[in-house]
Amino acid sequence: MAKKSDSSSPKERSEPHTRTRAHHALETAEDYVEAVFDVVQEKAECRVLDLARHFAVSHVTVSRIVGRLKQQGLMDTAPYRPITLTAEGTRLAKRVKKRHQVVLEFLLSLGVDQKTADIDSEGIEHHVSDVTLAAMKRHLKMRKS
Amino acid sequence: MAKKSDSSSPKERSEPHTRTRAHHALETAEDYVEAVFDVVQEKAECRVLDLARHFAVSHVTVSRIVGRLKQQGLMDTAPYRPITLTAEGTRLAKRVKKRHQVVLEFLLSLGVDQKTADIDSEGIEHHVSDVTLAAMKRHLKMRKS
DNA sequence: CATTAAATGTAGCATAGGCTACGGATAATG
DNA sequence: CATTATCCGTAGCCTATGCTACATTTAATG
Repeated sequence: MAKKSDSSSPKERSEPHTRTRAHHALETAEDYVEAVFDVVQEKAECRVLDLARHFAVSHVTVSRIVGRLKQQGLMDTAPYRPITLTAEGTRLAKRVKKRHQVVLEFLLSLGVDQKTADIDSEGIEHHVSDVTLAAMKRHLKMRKS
Repeated sequence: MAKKSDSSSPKERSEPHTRTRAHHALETAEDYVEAVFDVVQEKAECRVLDLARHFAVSHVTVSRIVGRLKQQGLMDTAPYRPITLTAEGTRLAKRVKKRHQVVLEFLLSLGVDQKTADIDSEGIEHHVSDVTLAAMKRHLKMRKS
Protein backbone atom coordinates (compact mmCIF):
# COMPACT_ATOMS: atom_id res chain seq x y z
CA MET A 1 0.00 0.00 0.00
CA ALA A 2 1.20 3.46 -0.78
CA LYS A 3 2.28 5.65 2.06
CA LYS A 4 0.00 8.54 1.24
CA SER A 5 -3.26 6.78 0.46
CA ASP A 6 -3.45 6.89 -3.30
CA SER A 7 -7.23 6.75 -3.47
CA SER A 8 -7.85 10.17 -2.00
CA SER A 9 -5.48 12.93 -1.09
CA PRO A 10 -7.93 15.15 0.81
CA LYS A 11 -5.96 18.29 0.17
CA GLU A 12 -7.23 20.04 -2.89
CA ARG A 13 -9.48 17.79 -4.82
CA SER A 14 -13.16 18.50 -4.83
CA GLU A 15 -13.98 22.15 -4.69
CA PRO A 16 -17.38 21.60 -3.28
CA HIS A 17 -17.24 20.19 0.24
CA THR A 18 -14.38 22.42 1.20
CA ARG A 19 -17.20 23.45 3.45
CA THR A 20 -15.97 20.89 5.92
CA ARG A 21 -12.83 21.18 8.01
CA ALA A 22 -11.81 24.68 8.96
CA HIS A 23 -14.51 26.23 6.83
CA HIS A 24 -16.76 26.22 9.81
CA ALA A 25 -14.21 28.18 11.80
CA LEU A 26 -14.22 30.78 9.03
CA GLU A 27 -17.95 31.19 9.31
CA THR A 28 -17.58 31.68 13.01
CA ALA A 29 -14.95 34.35 12.42
CA GLU A 30 -17.30 36.14 10.04
CA ASP A 31 -20.17 35.99 12.49
CA TYR A 32 -18.06 37.27 15.32
CA VAL A 33 -16.49 40.23 13.58
CA GLU A 34 -19.91 41.22 12.31
CA ALA A 35 -21.37 40.98 15.79
CA VAL A 36 -18.56 42.99 17.35
CA PHE A 37 -18.98 45.63 14.71
CA ASP A 38 -22.70 45.90 15.40
CA VAL A 39 -22.39 45.95 19.16
CA VAL A 40 -19.73 48.64 19.03
CA GLN A 41 -21.99 50.78 16.88
CA GLU A 42 -24.90 50.35 19.25
CA LYS A 43 -23.25 50.46 22.64
CA ALA A 44 -19.86 52.03 22.07
CA GLU A 45 -18.13 49.00 23.50
CA CYS A 46 -18.42 45.26 23.04
CA ARG A 47 -18.01 42.88 25.95
CA VAL A 48 -17.83 39.12 26.08
CA LEU A 49 -21.31 38.95 27.51
CA ASP A 50 -22.72 41.03 24.67
CA LEU A 51 -21.57 38.37 22.25
CA ALA A 52 -22.72 35.58 24.53
CA ARG A 53 -26.20 37.05 24.52
CA HIS A 54 -26.10 37.71 20.82
CA PHE A 55 -25.21 34.14 19.93
CA ALA A 56 -27.07 32.61 22.85
CA VAL A 57 -24.03 30.72 24.05
CA SER A 58 -22.08 30.82 27.28
CA HIS A 59 -19.44 33.45 27.95
CA VAL A 60 -16.88 30.66 28.07
CA THR A 61 -17.48 29.73 24.48
CA VAL A 62 -17.25 33.36 23.47
CA SER A 63 -14.01 34.10 25.26
CA ARG A 64 -12.32 31.06 23.79
CA ILE A 65 -13.36 32.03 20.30
CA VAL A 66 -12.41 35.65 20.84
CA GLY A 67 -9.02 34.43 21.97
CA ARG A 68 -8.56 32.55 18.74
CA LEU A 69 -9.71 35.46 16.61
CA LYS A 70 -7.29 37.71 18.48
CA GLN A 71 -4.54 35.26 17.62
CA GLN A 72 -5.64 35.48 14.01
CA GLY A 73 -5.36 39.23 14.06
CA LEU A 74 -9.04 40.03 13.68
CA MET A 75 -9.75 41.35 17.17
CA ASP A 76 -8.01 42.94 20.08
CA THR A 77 -8.79 42.57 23.73
CA ALA A 78 -7.18 42.14 27.14
CA PRO A 79 -8.44 40.39 30.26
CA TYR A 80 -11.58 42.05 31.56
CA ARG A 81 -11.39 44.60 28.76
CA PRO A 82 -13.73 45.32 25.88
CA ILE A 83 -13.31 43.70 22.49
CA THR A 84 -12.33 45.78 19.50
CA LEU A 85 -11.73 44.98 15.87
CA THR A 86 -8.36 45.31 14.24
CA ALA A 87 -8.09 47.04 10.89
CA GLU A 88 -8.29 43.65 9.24
CA GLY A 89 -11.23 42.65 11.41
CA THR A 90 -13.04 45.82 10.50
CA ARG A 91 -12.44 45.26 6.81
CA LEU A 92 -13.81 41.74 7.10
CA ALA A 93 -16.78 42.91 9.14
CA LYS A 94 -17.74 45.49 6.56
CA ARG A 95 -17.47 43.03 3.75
CA VAL A 96 -19.55 40.48 5.65
CA LYS A 97 -22.16 43.04 6.59
CA LYS A 98 -22.58 44.18 3.02
CA ARG A 99 -22.97 40.63 1.81
CA HIS A 100 -25.42 39.89 4.58
CA GLN A 101 -27.42 42.96 3.67
CA VAL A 102 -27.61 41.99 0.02
CA VAL A 103 -28.72 38.45 0.84
CA LEU A 104 -31.36 39.74 3.23
CA GLU A 105 -32.75 42.26 0.78
CA PHE A 106 -32.67 39.65 -1.89
CA LEU A 107 -34.76 37.22 0.13
CA LEU A 108 -37.22 39.97 0.96
CA SER A 109 -37.46 40.81 -2.72
CA LEU A 110 -38.45 37.23 -3.36
CA GLY A 111 -41.40 37.68 -1.07
CA VAL A 112 -39.97 35.95 1.96
CA ASP A 113 -41.29 37.41 5.20
CA GLN A 114 -38.96 39.48 7.36
CA LYS A 115 -38.54 36.98 10.16
CA THR A 116 -37.72 34.08 7.87
CA ALA A 117 -35.46 36.27 5.77
CA ASP A 118 -33.56 37.28 8.91
CA ILE A 119 -33.00 33.69 9.89
CA ASP A 120 -32.23 32.25 6.47
CA SER A 121 -29.92 35.06 5.44
CA GLU A 122 -27.72 34.39 8.45
CA GLY A 123 -27.19 30.84 7.37
CA ILE A 124 -26.99 31.49 3.65
CA GLU A 125 -24.63 34.45 3.66
CA HIS A 126 -21.52 32.42 4.38
CA HIS A 127 -22.03 30.32 1.29
CA VAL A 128 -22.68 33.08 -1.20
CA SER A 129 -19.70 33.52 -3.50
CA ASP A 130 -18.87 36.81 -5.15
CA VAL A 131 -20.40 35.55 -8.38
CA THR A 132 -23.71 34.70 -6.74
CA LEU A 133 -23.63 37.94 -4.78
CA ALA A 134 -23.24 39.89 -8.00
CA ALA A 135 -26.17 37.99 -9.47
CA MET A 136 -28.31 38.91 -6.47
CA LYS A 137 -27.36 42.55 -6.85
CA ARG A 138 -28.31 42.49 -10.53
CA HIS A 139 -31.64 41.01 -9.61
CA LEU A 140 -32.26 43.70 -7.01
CA LYS A 141 -31.42 46.47 -9.43
CA MET A 142 -33.79 45.09 -12.04
CA ARG A 143 -36.56 44.96 -9.51
CA LYS A 144 -36.00 48.51 -8.36
CA SER A 145 -35.92 50.04 -11.82
CA MET B 1 -26.49 35.01 41.15
CA ALA B 2 -29.30 32.82 39.98
CA LYS B 3 -28.57 29.15 39.50
CA LYS B 4 -29.47 29.09 35.85
CA SER B 5 -27.78 32.23 34.60
CA ASP B 6 -30.62 34.70 34.21
CA SER B 7 -28.94 36.72 31.49
CA SER B 8 -29.09 34.01 28.89
CA SER B 9 -30.61 30.59 28.98
CA PRO B 10 -29.17 29.22 25.78
CA LYS B 11 -32.00 26.81 25.24
CA GLU B 12 -34.65 28.38 23.08
CA ARG B 13 -34.14 32.06 22.89
CA SER B 14 -32.83 33.49 19.68
CA GLU B 15 -34.11 31.71 16.64
CA PRO B 16 -31.29 32.80 14.48
CA HIS B 17 -27.99 31.26 15.57
CA THR B 18 -29.61 27.96 16.27
CA ARG B 19 -27.17 27.28 13.50
CA THR B 20 -24.58 26.58 16.14
CA ARG B 21 -24.43 23.54 18.33
CA ALA B 22 -25.81 20.35 16.87
CA HIS B 23 -27.07 22.11 13.79
CA HIS B 24 -23.85 21.31 12.07
CA ALA B 25 -24.37 17.60 12.74
CA LEU B 26 -27.77 17.88 11.03
CA GLU B 27 -26.19 19.31 7.93
CA THR B 28 -23.78 16.43 7.89
CA ALA B 29 -26.65 13.98 8.13
CA GLU B 30 -28.34 15.64 5.18
CA ASP B 31 -25.17 15.58 3.12
CA TYR B 32 -24.53 11.95 3.89
CA VAL B 33 -27.98 10.58 3.14
CA GLU B 34 -27.97 12.54 -0.08
CA ALA B 35 -24.57 11.15 -1.03
CA VAL B 36 -25.56 7.58 -0.20
CA PHE B 37 -28.70 7.96 -2.26
CA ASP B 38 -26.72 9.21 -5.25
CA VAL B 39 -24.01 6.59 -5.04
CA VAL B 40 -26.54 3.78 -4.77
CA GLN B 41 -28.27 5.05 -7.87
CA GLU B 42 -25.03 5.23 -9.79
CA LYS B 43 -23.19 2.17 -8.60
CA ALA B 44 -25.81 -0.08 -7.06
CA GLU B 45 -23.97 -0.11 -3.75
CA CYS B 46 -22.38 2.51 -1.55
CA ARG B 47 -19.18 1.83 0.33
CA VAL B 48 -17.32 3.84 2.92
CA LEU B 49 -14.66 4.75 0.40
CA ASP B 50 -17.24 6.07 -2.04
CA LEU B 51 -18.28 8.59 0.55
CA ALA B 52 -14.70 9.32 1.52
CA ARG B 53 -13.94 10.19 -2.09
CA HIS B 54 -17.14 12.17 -2.46
CA PHE B 55 -16.46 14.36 0.56
CA ALA B 56 -12.69 14.28 0.14
CA VAL B 57 -12.13 13.11 3.69
CA SER B 58 -10.53 9.99 5.09
CA HIS B 59 -12.42 6.71 5.37
CA VAL B 60 -12.06 6.96 9.14
CA THR B 61 -14.10 10.12 9.28
CA VAL B 62 -16.74 8.56 7.09
CA SER B 63 -17.09 5.35 9.03
CA ARG B 64 -17.49 7.20 12.31
CA ILE B 65 -20.18 9.43 10.89
CA VAL B 66 -21.93 6.52 9.23
CA GLY B 67 -21.92 4.80 12.60
CA ARG B 68 -23.66 7.75 14.17
CA LEU B 69 -26.21 8.02 11.39
CA LYS B 70 -26.91 4.33 11.75
CA GLN B 71 -27.54 4.91 15.45
CA GLN B 72 -29.92 7.66 14.45
CA GLY B 73 -31.85 5.32 12.22
CA LEU B 74 -30.97 6.92 8.91
CA MET B 75 -28.65 4.27 7.55
CA ASP B 76 -27.91 0.62 7.83
CA THR B 77 -24.61 -1.16 7.51
CA ALA B 78 -22.48 -3.88 9.01
CA PRO B 79 -18.71 -4.25 9.26
CA TYR B 80 -17.18 -4.49 5.79
CA ARG B 81 -20.63 -4.28 4.25
CA PRO B 82 -22.20 -1.67 1.97
CA ILE B 83 -24.21 1.24 3.33
CA THR B 84 -27.92 1.47 2.70
CA LEU B 85 -30.54 3.99 3.67
CA THR B 86 -33.39 3.16 5.99
CA ALA B 87 -36.90 4.22 5.05
CA GLU B 88 -36.43 7.34 7.11
CA GLY B 89 -33.06 7.98 5.56
CA THR B 90 -34.53 7.62 2.10
CA ARG B 91 -37.30 10.04 2.90
CA LEU B 92 -34.79 12.57 4.18
CA ALA B 93 -32.55 12.05 1.17
CA LYS B 94 -35.37 12.68 -1.26
CA ARG B 95 -36.43 15.81 0.54
CA VAL B 96 -32.85 17.08 0.62
CA LYS B 97 -32.29 16.28 -3.03
CA LYS B 98 -35.38 18.15 -4.09
CA ARG B 99 -34.40 21.17 -2.07
CA HIS B 100 -30.88 21.00 -3.47
CA GLN B 101 -32.24 20.79 -6.98
CA VAL B 102 -34.46 23.83 -6.51
CA VAL B 103 -31.63 25.88 -5.05
CA LEU B 104 -29.32 24.88 -7.87
CA GLU B 105 -31.82 25.69 -10.60
CA PHE B 106 -32.61 28.91 -8.87
CA LEU B 107 -28.99 30.02 -8.86
CA LEU B 108 -28.67 29.10 -12.50
CA SER B 109 -31.78 31.11 -13.27
CA LEU B 110 -30.08 34.10 -11.70
CA GLY B 111 -27.32 33.81 -14.22
CA VAL B 112 -24.77 32.14 -11.99
CA ASP B 113 -22.45 29.84 -13.91
CA GLN B 114 -22.80 26.09 -13.48
CA LYS B 115 -19.63 25.53 -11.50
CA THR B 116 -20.30 28.29 -9.02
CA ALA B 117 -23.94 27.27 -8.74
CA ASP B 118 -22.85 23.73 -7.92
CA ILE B 119 -20.58 24.89 -5.15
CA ASP B 120 -22.82 27.58 -3.66
CA SER B 121 -25.96 25.47 -3.73
CA GLU B 122 -24.27 22.84 -1.62
CA GLY B 123 -23.58 25.33 1.10
CA ILE B 124 -26.80 27.27 0.80
CA GLU B 125 -29.27 24.39 0.68
CA HIS B 126 -29.02 23.57 4.37
CA HIS B 127 -30.13 27.05 5.31
CA VAL B 128 -33.10 27.37 3.01
CA SER B 129 -36.33 27.15 4.97
CA ASP B 130 -39.56 25.90 3.46
CA VAL B 131 -40.74 29.46 3.10
CA THR B 132 -37.68 30.52 1.14
CA LEU B 133 -37.81 27.34 -0.88
CA ALA B 134 -41.38 28.10 -1.88
CA ALA B 135 -40.33 31.60 -2.89
CA MET B 136 -37.59 30.17 -5.09
CA LYS B 137 -40.06 27.83 -6.73
CA ARG B 138 -42.42 30.70 -7.45
CA HIS B 139 -39.58 32.61 -9.02
CA LEU B 140 -38.66 29.67 -11.21
CA LYS B 141 -42.23 29.21 -12.40
CA MET B 142 -42.53 32.85 -13.31
CA ARG B 143 -39.36 32.66 -15.31
CA LYS B 144 -40.46 29.61 -17.18
CA SER B 145 -43.85 30.92 -18.16
C1' DC C 1 -5.70 -22.15 -1.60
C1' DA C 2 -1.98 -19.04 -0.37
C1' DT C 3 -0.79 -14.48 -1.23
C1' DT C 4 -1.58 -9.94 -2.05
C1' DA C 5 -4.38 -5.90 -2.61
C1' DA C 6 -8.13 -3.23 -1.35
C1' DA C 7 -11.59 -1.88 1.94
C1' DT C 8 -12.81 -1.20 6.83
C1' DG C 9 -12.13 -1.04 11.49
C1' DT C 10 -9.56 0.68 15.80
C1' DA C 11 -6.43 3.47 18.54
C1' DG C 12 -5.08 7.69 19.52
C1' DC C 13 -4.38 12.59 18.58
C1' DA C 14 -5.87 17.50 17.10
C1' DT C 15 -9.10 21.44 16.62
C1' DA C 16 -13.63 23.75 17.06
C1' DG C 17 -17.33 24.68 19.67
C1' DG C 18 -20.73 23.50 23.32
C1' DC C 19 -21.32 23.26 28.68
C1' DT C 20 -21.00 23.76 34.26
C1' DA C 21 -18.55 24.99 38.24
C1' DC C 22 -15.68 27.78 40.45
C1' DG C 23 -12.50 31.74 41.39
C1' DG C 24 -10.58 36.21 40.52
C1' DA C 25 -11.17 41.07 38.72
C1' DT C 26 -13.89 45.21 38.02
C1' DA C 27 -17.46 48.12 38.85
C1' DA C 28 -21.32 49.85 41.65
C1' DT C 29 -23.15 51.03 45.96
C1' DG C 30 -23.93 51.95 50.78
C1' DC D 1 -13.44 52.08 51.35
C1' DA D 2 -15.77 47.64 52.18
C1' DT D 3 -19.32 44.94 50.22
C1' DT D 4 -21.77 43.08 46.58
C1' DA D 5 -22.99 42.21 41.94
C1' DT D 6 -21.43 41.62 37.50
C1' DC D 7 -18.12 40.27 34.30
C1' DC D 8 -14.61 37.31 32.86
C1' DG D 9 -10.96 33.63 33.11
C1' DT D 10 -9.66 28.74 34.07
C1' DA D 11 -10.36 23.89 34.72
C1' DG D 12 -12.34 20.16 33.00
C1' DC D 13 -15.77 17.58 30.47
C1' DC D 14 -18.62 16.52 26.08
C1' DT D 15 -19.60 15.90 20.97
C1' DA D 16 -18.42 16.46 16.10
C1' DT D 17 -15.17 16.31 12.60
C1' DG D 18 -10.57 16.01 10.86
C1' DC D 19 -6.09 13.12 10.67
C1' DT D 20 -2.19 9.08 10.67
C1' DA D 21 -0.79 4.61 11.78
C1' DC D 22 -1.74 0.09 12.31
C1' DA D 23 -4.77 -4.21 12.44
C1' DT D 24 -8.17 -6.94 10.29
C1' DT D 25 -11.38 -8.59 6.87
C1' DT D 26 -12.76 -9.36 2.24
C1' DA D 27 -11.86 -9.87 -2.43
C1' DA D 28 -8.78 -10.86 -6.28
C1' DT D 29 -5.23 -13.44 -8.36
C1' DG D 30 -1.60 -16.58 -9.37
